[in-house]
Amino acid sequence: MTVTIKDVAQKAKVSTATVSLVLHNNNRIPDVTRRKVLKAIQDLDYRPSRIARGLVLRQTHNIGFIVTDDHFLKTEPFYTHIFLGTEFEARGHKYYILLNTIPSVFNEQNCLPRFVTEKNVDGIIIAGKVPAEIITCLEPYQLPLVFVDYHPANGKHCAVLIDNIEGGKKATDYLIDLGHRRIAFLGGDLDHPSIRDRFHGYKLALEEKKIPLDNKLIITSETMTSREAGAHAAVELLKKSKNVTAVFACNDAMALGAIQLFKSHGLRIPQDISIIGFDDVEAGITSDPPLTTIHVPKIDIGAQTMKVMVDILEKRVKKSHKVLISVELVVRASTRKI
Amino acid sequence: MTVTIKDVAQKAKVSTATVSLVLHNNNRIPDVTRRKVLKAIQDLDYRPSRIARGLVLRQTHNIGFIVTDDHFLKTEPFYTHIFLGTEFEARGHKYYILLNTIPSVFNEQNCLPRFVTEKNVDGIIIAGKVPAEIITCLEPYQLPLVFVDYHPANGKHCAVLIDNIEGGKKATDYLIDLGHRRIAFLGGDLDHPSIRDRFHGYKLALEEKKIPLDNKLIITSETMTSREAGAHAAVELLKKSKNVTAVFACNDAMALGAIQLFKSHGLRIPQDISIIGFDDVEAGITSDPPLTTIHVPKIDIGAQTMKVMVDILEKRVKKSHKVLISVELVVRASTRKI
DNA sequence: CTGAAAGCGCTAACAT
DNA sequence: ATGTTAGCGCTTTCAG
Repeated sequence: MTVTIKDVAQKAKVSTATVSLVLHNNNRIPDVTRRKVLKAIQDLDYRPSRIARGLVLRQTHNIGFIVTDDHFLKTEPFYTHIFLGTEFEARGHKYYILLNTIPSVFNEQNCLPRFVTEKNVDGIIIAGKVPAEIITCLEPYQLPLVFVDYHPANGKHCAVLIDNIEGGKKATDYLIDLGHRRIAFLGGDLDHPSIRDRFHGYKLALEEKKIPLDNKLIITSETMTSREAGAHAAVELLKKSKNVTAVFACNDAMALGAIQLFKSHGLRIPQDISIIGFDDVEAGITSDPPLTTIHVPKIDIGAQTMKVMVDILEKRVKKSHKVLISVELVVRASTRKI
Repeated sequence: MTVTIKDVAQKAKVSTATVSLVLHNNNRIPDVTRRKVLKAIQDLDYRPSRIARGLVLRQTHNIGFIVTDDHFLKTEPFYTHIFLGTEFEARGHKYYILLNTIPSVFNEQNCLPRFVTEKNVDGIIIAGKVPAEIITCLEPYQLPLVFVDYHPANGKHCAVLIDNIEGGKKATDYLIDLGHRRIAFLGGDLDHPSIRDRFHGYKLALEEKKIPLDNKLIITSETMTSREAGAHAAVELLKKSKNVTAVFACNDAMALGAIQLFKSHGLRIPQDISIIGFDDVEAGITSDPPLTTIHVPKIDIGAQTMKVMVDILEKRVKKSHKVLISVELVVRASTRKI
């Protein structure tokens, strides 16, 4: 059978309490005893059981990670990378991550992941936009929450956020610097704070350069931000406006979809139309042409998020702490000077 | 505080044993009692604690997922998708997955993931090639193991495997059907069973069509199977052999790397050279040209793997059970008839 | 400085 | 049919 603290105690001829004490070397156990115990531990290759310890300490060393299923699947692997980032960071802090996707529309039935009802996590990371109701459902459990790439309107929660306004502005600035004036914005779901902020950055840049906003250049009727939505938005744009020279798509998926559609209409990228995305997703590297975009450090964001969580758990908290992640322009081949 | 089984018992005026019994409705508790208990449970919104239950039942309802860090990071998100597949399937079976990457070279120090030493998993899924030593380290823990996309030479473990031979053959057959005769193979790490099998499929196809094997067309000197390795293998190929018309790269990453390199040498794909990959990775959809490849159903593979694990855990085992996943040709634009 | 013992929340004999 | 009780492996007062 598996070796327990009792076995160690017996072998070292001390009580289990003593073993436990040296394990958490808070108390100054005399060196002789400590050495005896340590030796027994080593000889037996004893490892404390996380489960048993969890029961008495009421902590699991698990962190829940919640994301809606469509975010995790239908779009580019953006949240997957954030997840991986939390995972890597977690390892260094002796935590494990429990992933749980939830439906993107609220569902009374199985509103909450099992890991919360079963008290199997010490805290929860919420990635991307989630139904507001779930946050309400979560409330009574008193678990530390940290949001990433989204946070609910009342700003009272911890969150690590991308600087989407800066990103939107950088993208648009770059297009303007390239000489473009008729710059379209392809977006979807303006309820989403990220999209809204990217759009805001776009408007800021135009305003700063005194370029008037033109509604014909702004397509925000999509509800998704998928590749398909990008293609669809692109046809809308082509219908509404003839003389676009550049487009800023609110994310790479839409940019890629738009590129595909433009090409199928005989437009060359970037000769006929420049296009810039946002996120810096893998597919943008090998697309034709490779996509100019705003790089978002996804792994790093995940790591930061986990760090905030650990800070909370270990009471080094600044309550409702926020972290803003800044983003960089990555120039590839889908944009050109005119 | 959190509501426990005692609270329920008290409220229903029964003992905790009775509550536990109705919870696992094995015994036929009279309906009156059962209803009383159920009502108390509902009123109190009681949920059993996984931790406490785990302690007595000696099961965690966690499954460990081990993969080497370079598999998980440096290559295309192949194992990420397999991981996701296990995750989705796990949810349906009330399990959670604990992910743990390990170094790809054996490391005496922290040989084993914490989740095994701390007894925090009921079984382990091992994805991709791992150092043989880790399997030895794992042995004493007596945990059910299931391998996915790799398995150690002695065939005594459960495994779900891709039909790489079939895939390699399908890829090569297709190239041959297109009229190609001088077909190169770009590979790396022939120690890896998957690569070896794909190569085997390649040879099988040639043999069947009586096309002699030409060593000048076979590049297997790479140790990695990354995009960079693909580019590097491509220059080797160009050095060794002038009149190649098609290449079968052992995976998409290498194919994509090779394409990039060929293009930089002024070769057009597929006009000058046809290329086919293996895996069907996202980036292949938007690459230039979109990549013809062998589709591997990654999510599904993950799900199958988890199913095998559950079968083992619930004793519906066929010991050392194997599952072979078959693969399909996906024709896109990187190959042409000659 | 160390050991005895209570208890974390739950399950499963064993009694009644 | 239901309750009593002894653990599961660990931590932590509280005595000694």
